[in-house]
Amino acid sequence: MKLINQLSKETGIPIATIRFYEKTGLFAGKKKADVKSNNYTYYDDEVVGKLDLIRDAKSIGFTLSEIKELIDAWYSKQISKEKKLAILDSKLSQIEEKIKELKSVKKQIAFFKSEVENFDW
Amino acid sequence: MKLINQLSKETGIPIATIRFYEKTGLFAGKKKADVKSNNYTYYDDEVVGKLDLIRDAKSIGFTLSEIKELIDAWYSKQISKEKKLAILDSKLSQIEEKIKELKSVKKQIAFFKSEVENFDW
DNA sequence: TTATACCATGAACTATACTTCATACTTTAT
DNA sequence: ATAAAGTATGAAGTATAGTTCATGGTATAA
Repeated sequence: MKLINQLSKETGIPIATIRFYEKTGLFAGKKKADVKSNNYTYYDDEVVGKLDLIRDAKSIGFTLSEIKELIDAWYSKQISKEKKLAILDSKLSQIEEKIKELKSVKKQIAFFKSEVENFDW
Repeated sequence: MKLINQLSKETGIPIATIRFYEKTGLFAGKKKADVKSNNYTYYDDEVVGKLDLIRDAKSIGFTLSEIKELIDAWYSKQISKEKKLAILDSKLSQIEEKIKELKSVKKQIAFFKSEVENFDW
């Protein structure tokens, strides 16, 4: 169980961003009931996993709201197996679609490139 | 040479968005000097091509500023061949990188899925 | 014990990418 | 001729995803 500073260092995500994500509902730290002198929040390794997932999913263009679905599909105990699988399948389709679009734009840029190389004098 | 309404219909991009893109400097329509009674802007087919490129590039997560570079690399007459090729190569690398990230997240989600399928009872 | 570092909270601020609104003028169809 | 549709411009508003700031309390090391 780590404090926010250590969590930030482990994940490379700024403290303010972690706080923002937590407020957004992507995960939750815990208050230690036995600690009376302060109000500090503690985070376990599951939160590290969630932050890693957030970083990866963001890098491929998922919104925080889409990432929240993904996190719920993987970590939530309130969601049925069927629902989880449906969410995961939908995310996989989104990724397939993105890969297709990327390949298509890649082709277009490669075409631009060959045109610039061959006909731009 | 078409007016903004027709351009919007041809590309499927809302008029307000086209205006926003034009203001952002992604392309420019032309005023007809011989038309004295109004101030209407006219757009040619090159603008249609640019709007198509904007739509495609946006869909794969390029920012408008990145898309502007791309448009310049393809359409600008002010930019040297070498510079254009460098920009296009850099965009191709970005796309390769995105494809890799997508495949990596895809694997991760497939793992989640198999775990949910097999161990979630 | 006191300076430095760390934590919490709320509010304001920023950037990107639009969208909506208000106003006013122009064109077109009836 | 006049109502409906189209165009231009500027300003304000919205959504997402943060970042920065102010304030105040807590922990720790010299």
